[in-house]
Amino acid sequence: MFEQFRNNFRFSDDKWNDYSSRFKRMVVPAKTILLKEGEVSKKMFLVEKGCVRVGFNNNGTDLTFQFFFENSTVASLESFKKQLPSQLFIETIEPSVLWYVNKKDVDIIIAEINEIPVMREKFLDVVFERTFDYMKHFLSFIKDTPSQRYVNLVKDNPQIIKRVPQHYIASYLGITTVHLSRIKSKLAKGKR
Amino acid sequence: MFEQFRNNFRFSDDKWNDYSSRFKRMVVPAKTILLKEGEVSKKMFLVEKGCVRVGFNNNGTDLTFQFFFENSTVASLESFKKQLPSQLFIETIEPSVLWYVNKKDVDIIIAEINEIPVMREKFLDVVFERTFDYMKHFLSFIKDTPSQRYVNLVKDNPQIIKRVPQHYIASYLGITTVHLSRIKSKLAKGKR
DNA sequence: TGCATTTAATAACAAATGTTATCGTCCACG
DNA sequence: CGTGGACGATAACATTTGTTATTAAATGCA
Repeated sequence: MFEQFRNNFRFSDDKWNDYSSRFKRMVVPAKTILLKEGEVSKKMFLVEKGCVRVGFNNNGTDLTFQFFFENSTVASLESFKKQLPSQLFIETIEPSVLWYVNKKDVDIIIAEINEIPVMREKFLDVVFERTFDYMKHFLSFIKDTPSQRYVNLVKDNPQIIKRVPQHYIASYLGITTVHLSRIKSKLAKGKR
Repeated sequence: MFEQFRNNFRFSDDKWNDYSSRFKRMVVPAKTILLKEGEVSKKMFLVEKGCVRVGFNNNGTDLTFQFFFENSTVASLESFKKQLPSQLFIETIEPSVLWYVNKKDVDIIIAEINEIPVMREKFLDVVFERTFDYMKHFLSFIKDTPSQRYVNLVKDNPQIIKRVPQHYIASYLGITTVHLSRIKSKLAKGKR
């Protein structure tokens, strides 16, 4: 499971054993709530198998912010870092196998990583990379039409199209399910 | 000018003199291009006085991504960090007084800062804070209507409303100038 | 297997937003 | 100062997107 981390960071065996022992495995069905809106995030998750959705409730309507699949880490970032109530909820979409670490363990690991310049650099890169992702995702909202965003999604993130129910995708694209359905049928016509 | 940085990071006098000497002051008129689209970003800017706009060209139309005012640092972040061609351009909107630092000097300063745990922590906080800002800004696009976004902008960022030409604000909100104008007049009616 | 529930497509209509064009105002700059 | 260009408001019309309702298909589960 953690191979990529291990390879990426090249820990000593001791450190590796210490760190990996802090992760706990959990097997959960679909629609399991991992974090409620308003709750303070105490855990970070790692997806071994399955699919996780991050979203929020906007006076009654359920909106999706992000999806996560195998080998990604999930948390309500701001809540986790600052220990404030989360604006977002986290739930599984598919039956999933997850690993979680507690906030205090993450803090310990990060503190140690940060003492080693090369690893600190890698960690910073990860943080920046996520920032860049948000920027790009945001940019697509001011420059692309919903239809273009959908086409991009099909191209860049086919996982989402294949595995996520369409009504979640719709709010992720900032549109209604009806409109997404229209977009799809219009695209299908174009291809014929 | 750098008071907030100095207070924030509490450098020794020596360090302070070293760091601040790496910043160069420049006085420029409005509509000065600080970074062209496609160019690799070599400088980070600090706004002493004036207003800076970050945007990009979307097949012919000029779109705005962000605005920066006094006491903020501006760069095409991804280009600056990775030394890749920038997707974004940077230009002044008002006649401005800016300070700039070269990439290599920033790298030196950051490397030194990172050796000191407390400062490293502060630096990370800054990076995360910007990430959170992008997240929030993005969220407003999936949960709010253009009209609500405008109202929020008036409330949270009156600077932008007061100092930035309206057609820049429109693309920043993801709408056309005509639509923004309509929103304003509708809001004005509501108040009467 | 069968049934309840979830999910997706579609139609008809309403509202929001974009497009193009025109006009008046303002103000930066020669 | 005077004036050309930038800026903003508005109208008329086109297009996109949302809303509500209905139906069919797919799916999970007892």
